[in-house]
Amino acid sequence: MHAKSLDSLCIYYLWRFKSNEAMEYDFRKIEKEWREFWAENKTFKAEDFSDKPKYYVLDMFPYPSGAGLHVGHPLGYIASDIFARYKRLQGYNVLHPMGYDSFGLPAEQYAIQTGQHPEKTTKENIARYRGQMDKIGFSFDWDREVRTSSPEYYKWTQWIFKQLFDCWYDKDADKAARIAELVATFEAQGNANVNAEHDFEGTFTAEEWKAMSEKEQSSVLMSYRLTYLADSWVNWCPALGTVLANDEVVNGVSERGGHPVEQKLMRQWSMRIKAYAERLLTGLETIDWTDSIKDQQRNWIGKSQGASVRFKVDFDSAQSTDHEIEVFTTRPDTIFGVSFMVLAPEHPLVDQITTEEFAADVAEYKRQASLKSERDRQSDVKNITGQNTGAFAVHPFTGEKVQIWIGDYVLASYGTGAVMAVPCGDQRDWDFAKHFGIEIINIFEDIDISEGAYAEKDAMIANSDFLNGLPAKKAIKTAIHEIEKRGFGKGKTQYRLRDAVFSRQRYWGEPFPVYYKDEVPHLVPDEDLPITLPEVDKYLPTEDGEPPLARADKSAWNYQKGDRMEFNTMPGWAGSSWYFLRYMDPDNQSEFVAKEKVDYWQNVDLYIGGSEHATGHLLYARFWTKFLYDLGYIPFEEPFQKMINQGMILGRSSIIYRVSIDMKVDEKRVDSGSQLKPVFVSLRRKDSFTKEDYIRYLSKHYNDYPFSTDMLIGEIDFTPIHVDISFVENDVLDTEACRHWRPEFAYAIFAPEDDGKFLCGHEVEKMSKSKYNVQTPDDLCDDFGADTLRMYEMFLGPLEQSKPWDTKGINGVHNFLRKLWRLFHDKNNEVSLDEGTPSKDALKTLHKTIKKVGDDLERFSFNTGVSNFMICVNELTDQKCNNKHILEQLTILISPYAPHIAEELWVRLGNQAGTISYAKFPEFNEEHLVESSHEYPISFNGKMRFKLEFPLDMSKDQIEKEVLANENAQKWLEGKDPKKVIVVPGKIVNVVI
RNA sequence: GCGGGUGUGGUGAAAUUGGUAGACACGCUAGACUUAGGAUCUAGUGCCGCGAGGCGUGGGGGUUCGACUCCCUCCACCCGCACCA
Repeated sequence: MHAKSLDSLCIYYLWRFKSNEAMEYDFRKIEKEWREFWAENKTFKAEDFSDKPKYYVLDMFPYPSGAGLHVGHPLGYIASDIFARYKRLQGYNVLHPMGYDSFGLPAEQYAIQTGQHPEKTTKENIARYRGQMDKIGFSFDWDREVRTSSPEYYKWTQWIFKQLFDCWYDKDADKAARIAELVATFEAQGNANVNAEHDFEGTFTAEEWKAMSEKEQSSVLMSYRLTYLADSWVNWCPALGTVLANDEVVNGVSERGGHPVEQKLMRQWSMRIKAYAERLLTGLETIDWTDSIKDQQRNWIGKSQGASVRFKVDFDSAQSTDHEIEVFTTRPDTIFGVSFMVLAPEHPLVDQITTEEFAADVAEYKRQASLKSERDRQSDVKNITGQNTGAFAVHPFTGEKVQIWIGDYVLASYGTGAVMAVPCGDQRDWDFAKHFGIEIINIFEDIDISEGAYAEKDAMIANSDFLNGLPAKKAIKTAIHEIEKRGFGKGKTQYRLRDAVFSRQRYWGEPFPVYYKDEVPHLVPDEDLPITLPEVDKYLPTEDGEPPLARADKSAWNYQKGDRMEFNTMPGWAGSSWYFLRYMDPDNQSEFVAKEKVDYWQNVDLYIGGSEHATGHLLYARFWTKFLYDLGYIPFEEPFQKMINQGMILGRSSIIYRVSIDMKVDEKRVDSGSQLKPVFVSLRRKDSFTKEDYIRYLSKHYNDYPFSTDMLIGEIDFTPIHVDISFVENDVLDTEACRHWRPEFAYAIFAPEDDGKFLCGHEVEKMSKSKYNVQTPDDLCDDFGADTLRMYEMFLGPLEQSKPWDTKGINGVHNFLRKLWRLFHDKNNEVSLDEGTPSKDALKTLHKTIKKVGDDLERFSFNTGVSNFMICVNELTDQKCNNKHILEQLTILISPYAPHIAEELWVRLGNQAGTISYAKFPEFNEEHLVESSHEYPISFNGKMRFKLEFPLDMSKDQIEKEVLANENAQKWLEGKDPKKVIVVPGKIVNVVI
């Protein structure tokens, strides 16, 4: 419109005014008014206690980044909002909150670059997010908003940390218990009979315990606490200056930024999540998540069952004696197939058992292995390396001596860092044995292992003493039984899940409620929480490599006991592991959540978010939930009962094609083709575009220069170039806008289609700034309205599927809402309703829609819901229906999807403002759909040929007779007798010829 | 390699228990009303064929009166895991 003259503007508005177009469905006015109404009246405030049943709908809360929301973010929020509104209509007391996961790296990186406090940028970003979300008309109860970075919130994150510190895992009771209980046990009987998840080595008596100093006792207890300080191998990312959790490292580089990660031994806080491995696994069976996410978690936890077996190191061969190598195996049934042992190069026994003869080689191998990064070791799988130690182990059953090797295919960090090698049953062992010429013993009956190992569990065991003739499954049990009986091992379950590192060397995160006295950590008492973030001069590590918090003066902290505070901060997942609980009671000053409130609200009924948090947030939140359950603070063990993972919305980039060909021209004029005005060719002309065409276009724009095809060298090629999608509509490029966009297009020559339009190609890819394909919801809200955006995002396809964003269809949805509006209004945009009895047809349309839309909501099929509304409005328009009863019901039905227009129409129908959100969801009455006859599709050999209408109460025989008598049927029978006629009453007739 | 998912017109898709494949929408074609349009209405639009008709849900096979739907097998793409003993 900006390009139009003043004159034309006047005519434009005159026309709009005259035709009343401007007054029709004025979404800008309607949506603004209703949003204000909802905010003022707190329409969506959830009551903490109610006679109504509760329903908790939660979205994964966003990290408020500087880029704002793009159209992919609201997809899940819209779906959950529709569902929340639906549940309100069904009479539920709905908890539907929103907040911000506002601690995190990007704000801190920005702070480092600009010196601005991350709190400032975080607040600005939150304001932007809030503004964007408000535009879409979500029914959030904003009074419950939480921000993980606010001290009122992280006070309780710190408090939960303290509870974890104050607990240990009692394996007998299979739950967390207070440390005081453990101390009492130690005082009474030492640690010998304590069955705990721990990493304390050795035993002590009650007397020995009592004799320990406070520092010694503290150190022992650390090995039992559910969060503990320990020197552990961590993923250190030098570029980010911090450690990362396993789930934050992907293929050996950091998930954020892709920086290299190395292993480093550091004193860090860790979470003893291992204690919950089994419950995290079994709990999956009680929740309604996708198999994909459950499998990812199962995989991450990595349970394997088998036996741990101790092999004695042979007395004569080893340098020192009395050593045992403990291995874990899932196939104890193959123990007679062991022909060597392999230790990880880092295994602590390596140096002690290596013979003099091999010492130099072993040292060299270890050195080389240590140089390889985790990543190299992972990618270099095919290259078989290893080194004999010269030592031998004694086979516990046969007493035979087997060689002990080291090899980097054995991981120090899994199991015991040592394996018993069974080359006949394990391909890696087989490869290793072949490569180094070690004996391969076959212990399977009638199995050929000359070409490779046999890893299946369906063979009979042979050559194995007491296991002979047993199938694998039985043999495993028998072997474990025998191993335990003879006392050199026992059945064991091993988990791949590691304890989670909980310290980050960053500024913008929760401070620990911990201070140190003589390097012994102490907890800050509850009454002094929260420990707030101190001010620092820079957000960088100190010169000594201490975390940024070490820059803070003692006086800058709001707590000053001991020698110093903890300088690390908590990781991003700390705050997000329990935020769903705080929404229930966001302002509570004395508890993280009141017991009565969590007893009422219980866990999240429906959780919607991306699947990318499968092994991070979703696992940690389950862990903390189980822990809080163990302590009796909350009444459930799983935080998120049902989860839906929305698909990613991909961008649709627009691409134009630049002619690329070398050209020889007069040096005075231009040196090469690249300095000529670029020529862009419309999509459909691309394939037929010739050198002559190119020359023609050039000549037209350089009147005075004699171009000819002789100057062209080689063949014409096209370079695809991304253009900003804001200049493109329905793949047609606004070439003038494009010229003004960037200098390189200013003098471009565009070769359009025959109709003068310039068509772009397109590419479906992730939305990104550099591809000029980012769509923000803001523009669409302004242009079409929030209701259109909401319905369109749903209309795009199934929620779980990832799909390209394409605004082409948005007009269709917008027009649908206009059509809906017209049902209620006459030509002058006055409300016009028939208050009489609805027609049979209208009732049928309505109830068909009630049924379908209701079913669609129940199975989260939001896209078909929109289609059904369209069908309904199309039918009612055809029927010229403006019946008040029908339209009122339809308005309620559509209100979860398009709440603004529904509110407006609701009032126009004569109802009280704001009451539609708590109206009653229309009840389906089958009576209106009852038909007396059915139009039967008549098929021949399964192919539908024509239709015939018969009464529904007509008998099968009668229908068969009628069908065969029909002249149309005679044609298809071609005079033959049908072999069989299938009549399915109310469905179909199939004639078999 | 293992696990999960997807595959249907020019496009996004629908088909809920095996029963009319392509609803709904975009786009496109023709027309009406208009004539500076993000408007409305009518008709058409899976492919091949003038037509009768034939073909058609990634490919091949099977079960069935009847298969997008169930079974076997192969292929392509996406996601996750990957020396886990």
